[in-house]
Amino acid sequence: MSQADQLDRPTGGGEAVSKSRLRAWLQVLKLSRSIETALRERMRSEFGSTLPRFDVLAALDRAETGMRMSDLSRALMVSNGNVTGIVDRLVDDGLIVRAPVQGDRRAWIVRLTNKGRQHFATMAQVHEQWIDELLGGLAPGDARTLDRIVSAARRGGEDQT
Amino acid sequence: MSQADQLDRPTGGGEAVSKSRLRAWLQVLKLSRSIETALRERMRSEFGSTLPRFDVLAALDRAETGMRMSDLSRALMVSNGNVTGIVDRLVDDGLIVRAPVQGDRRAWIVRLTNKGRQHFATMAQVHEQWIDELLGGLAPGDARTLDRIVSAARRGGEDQT
DNA sequence: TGCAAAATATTTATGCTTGAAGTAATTTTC
DNA sequence: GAAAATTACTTCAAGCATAAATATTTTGCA
Repeated sequence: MSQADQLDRPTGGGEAVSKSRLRAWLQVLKLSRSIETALRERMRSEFGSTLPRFDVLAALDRAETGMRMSDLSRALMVSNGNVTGIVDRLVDDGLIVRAPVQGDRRAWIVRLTNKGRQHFATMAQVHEQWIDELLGGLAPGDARTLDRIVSAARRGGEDQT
Repeated sequence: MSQADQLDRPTGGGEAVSKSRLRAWLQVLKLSRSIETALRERMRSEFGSTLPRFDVLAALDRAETGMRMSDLSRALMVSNGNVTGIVDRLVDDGLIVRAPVQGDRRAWIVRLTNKGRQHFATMAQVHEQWIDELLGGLAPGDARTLDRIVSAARRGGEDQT
């Protein structure tokens, strides 16, 4: 993992702040990459599924009445075309359905089937255990601190969500 | 963004620790996704390049004598096949070269060309500014705290790097 | 009403990514 | 010194991801 490790070069001594931000970012990137890798492997071996599929199911599980494609795209922070492909496959597997929207023939509402809801419930439970295990090195107090700092950093950036 | 947002459901009151870890993880995931999205867009519009290409160049910039393909794969935490493709394209663009390894005809050493080194230097400088800007909401002290906590969490997990 | 502008969804092209399988070279084992 | 195991890299298929282009529908407004 890298994405610019010009960290070990001696600096003049002025812009220490940008260096410490860069350093923090690289750590965050490494952590999220290693956790995502571990989750992906487990999703595949335990459920024959993927993270993007799980993300779509998770979003729909919270939306009682379903979501539009564009809502999904926004919620998951991925492109429209991407959602189309993932939804296509989930529909093929009978985990979700597309339904037309009353009064707007461009849009589609996507929602879980019973099968999809059950499938997600099983995965979600195990998923939380995996996170707990993968972040075992994170003391309870540190977890809250991390949550607080990262939330603040996100609000400070330019693109909210 | 989601990946299991079963956070807002009332819990019995027992496993608060796993909930706080899950919450922290979801924040970390959202942050890294939004920053990567912003960086990707800027890499494309400013340099006509991509993050994976930048990552490879960054790793090679630090390795005076070049790196093997498998070293790159480990350093970037991506699969072997992935590295092959990215390196192929960078070679096509004249930014890096492949050279045989003395005494091991299976392996290849990859290193920057002069063109590649110059190109990376330009990008790295701007990249650091982007990070500084995207993490502008992160106070200097928080950046160090974040670095420390995330580093500890990574060492606690199962896959080191 | 009628038509331009905006919104929504899909399609297309390209590149990233993985996991598995394949090829070739090297090292280990006996 | 030959068979077996390991290591290094590539190739392949499938899925993920984006940006740009297209098609369609709805909305705004003159």
